[in-house]
Amino acid sequence: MAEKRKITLKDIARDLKLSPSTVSRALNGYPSLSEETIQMVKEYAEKHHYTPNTMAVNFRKNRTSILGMIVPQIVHHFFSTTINGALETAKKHGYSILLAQSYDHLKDEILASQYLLGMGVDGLLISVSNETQEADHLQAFLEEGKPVVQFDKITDFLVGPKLVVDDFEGAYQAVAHLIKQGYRKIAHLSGRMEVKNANARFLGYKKALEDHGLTFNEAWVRPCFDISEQEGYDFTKSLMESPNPPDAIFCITDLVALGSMNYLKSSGYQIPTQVGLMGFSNWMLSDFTTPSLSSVDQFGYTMGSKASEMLIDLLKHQDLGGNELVKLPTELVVRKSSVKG
Amino acid sequence: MAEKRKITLKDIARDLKLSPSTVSRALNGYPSLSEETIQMVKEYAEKHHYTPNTMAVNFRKNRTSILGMIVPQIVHHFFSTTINGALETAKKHGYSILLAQSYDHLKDEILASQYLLGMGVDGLLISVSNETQEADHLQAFLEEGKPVVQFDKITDFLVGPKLVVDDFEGAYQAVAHLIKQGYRKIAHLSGRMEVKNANARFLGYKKALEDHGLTFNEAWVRPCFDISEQEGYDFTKSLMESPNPPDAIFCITDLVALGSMNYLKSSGYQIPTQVGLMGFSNWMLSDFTTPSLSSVDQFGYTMGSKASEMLIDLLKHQDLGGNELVKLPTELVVRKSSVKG
DNA sequence: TTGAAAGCGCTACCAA
DNA sequence: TTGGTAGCGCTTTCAA
Repeated sequence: MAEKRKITLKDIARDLKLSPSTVSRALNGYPSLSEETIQMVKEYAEKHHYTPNTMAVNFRKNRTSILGMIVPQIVHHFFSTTINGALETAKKHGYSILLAQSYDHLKDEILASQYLLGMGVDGLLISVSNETQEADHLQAFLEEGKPVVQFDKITDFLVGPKLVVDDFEGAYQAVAHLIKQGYRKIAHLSGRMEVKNANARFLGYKKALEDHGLTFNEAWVRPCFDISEQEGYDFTKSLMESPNPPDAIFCITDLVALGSMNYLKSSGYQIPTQVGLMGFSNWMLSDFTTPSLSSVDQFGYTMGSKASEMLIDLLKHQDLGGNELVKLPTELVVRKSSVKG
Repeated sequence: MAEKRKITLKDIARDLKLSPSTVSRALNGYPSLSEETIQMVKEYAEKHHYTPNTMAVNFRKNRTSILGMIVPQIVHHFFSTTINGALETAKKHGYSILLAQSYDHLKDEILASQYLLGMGVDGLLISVSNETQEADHLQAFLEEGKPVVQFDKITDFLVGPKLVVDDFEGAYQAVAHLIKQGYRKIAHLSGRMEVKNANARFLGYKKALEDHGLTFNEAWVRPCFDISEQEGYDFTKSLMESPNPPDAIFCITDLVALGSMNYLKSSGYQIPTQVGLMGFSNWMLSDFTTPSLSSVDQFGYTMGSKASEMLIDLLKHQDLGGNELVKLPTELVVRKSSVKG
């Protein structure tokens, strides 16, 4: 491994007959230096391809300019979109991002947190797992003076800024749209009620029914545990085979809606004429199903970007942040599965 | 920001009336230390929640235990899968991964490389952009003694280990399958011929035709530039409207196949009876289209995991690696779009 | 406007 | 088996 030794500040200082401090100041744009010296140093550095030793700078300044980011699953399209947004914004401010996954398990989330903390990240972006009902592992960041910004899936067990889409409003609009299309018996494949955004979507669903004079029917709400395609299939089957089947289904996510769609199609139901269908998340793939799936866009890129911006802002101000909750708007994306025609 | 000062090696040494070196050795499991001392130090460290200062260790050892990883697009399912694999394997060996994207542009790839190099990564995992026809920016890593492992999309402009799926064989099998299903006029929406894996898929397509006694028809090959859905749509339209339309289409990726499928369906062609369709990549979504899309699985997780393993291995042996090319097998995934029935 | 020098926390070399 | 200590490259305080 040839590894030619890189030039250091001291080398420059020696060659230019200056002190290391002067060279450092010249390179970092300090005032109170003669224009002449600055020019000379900069030219020399340029010419000899000087790059500061990041590890030394980090060590000295006691920061890494690295943000940690924990999501349930990278491969989920929504999360890869948030990662994309976070990455771009971080880069713009000179930060990079170290990723970790929780697989929606608290155990893995704790491991990931400890890992990132150990790696010396300056702060954390996290979308908590479905199981997260305590936050000691996140509190550890705060105790080291490292801010934590939560996004999308949040927990109140940790004090800190939180960023979500307006799940209530998004669900409300989705269900209101179904009602406007003439559906009257609207079921909801929900998530776990203790998960905040799942709960908000459920409440938005319920409120939309009430506001439009429809009665809420407990039997039409089926909570998914894993938020899986299989659950979408199974619960839809059970709903449609019940004595009083719904004429539309609002699903907690597009994945669940796909399972639902599969059951409906394979059992000969016409979508959207016999049964209306609506997802949430607006996966890329919702455009390609037959019929195409109406959904609610969560603007993952914006959310990731915004979260990263909030974290960097806290870092700049040496602040851990308060309990502020930022809600981003959603957008109803109407496709064929919910338009009776 | 409360930031209670963390305990250091020196603190332990002072309190235990030992020297810092002894404490360091005890904690890092050096031999030639009395069991007693080791116990005492470990207990004390445990009790006072000592964690080594990563930045200091990195600085001292002149390494970060961080791998850089550059992919064209995180949000592409295949790449998020490779990231997942790389991440898990890296973690297992005590490495983390810093991500960057090239958006398939050389310009961005160069920026990303410089960025990661500046961040002090120990090595690089990269799937190069479609535009990469030189590799000075990657050579820079080698010059600093940092190994570079290429995966999936590779370039010969850089010496170093390369990991690909057997694109030739995957394409060959896909086309052979179409032929076995009775299709005789098989078109290919290819990629840019200067991109290695696109070229290999094209050659596999061609060889399969020849081996089965079908004549290769130049007019049935349409190279996509962006590998986009739109191109799939447009080229399929142009193929089907040509004097001698194909009866099956093998697409360079699933995304292109989706565009193709959209055109075929909207123009009233029956898939698979009138026209057979085959993708490549096996996106999650291929299962959900109507008809479901046959494809070739690339085992992204395995590839990411393997690439990361190769890189870490080089790091362990202080080696930059040679020009070895590892080919991973693909798997034909037969769904409805290619089975006449 | 510039220099001298301490020191961040850790590791590893040389001694004992 | 343990200690002493130099030094990684940089920033920053204090002094000139």
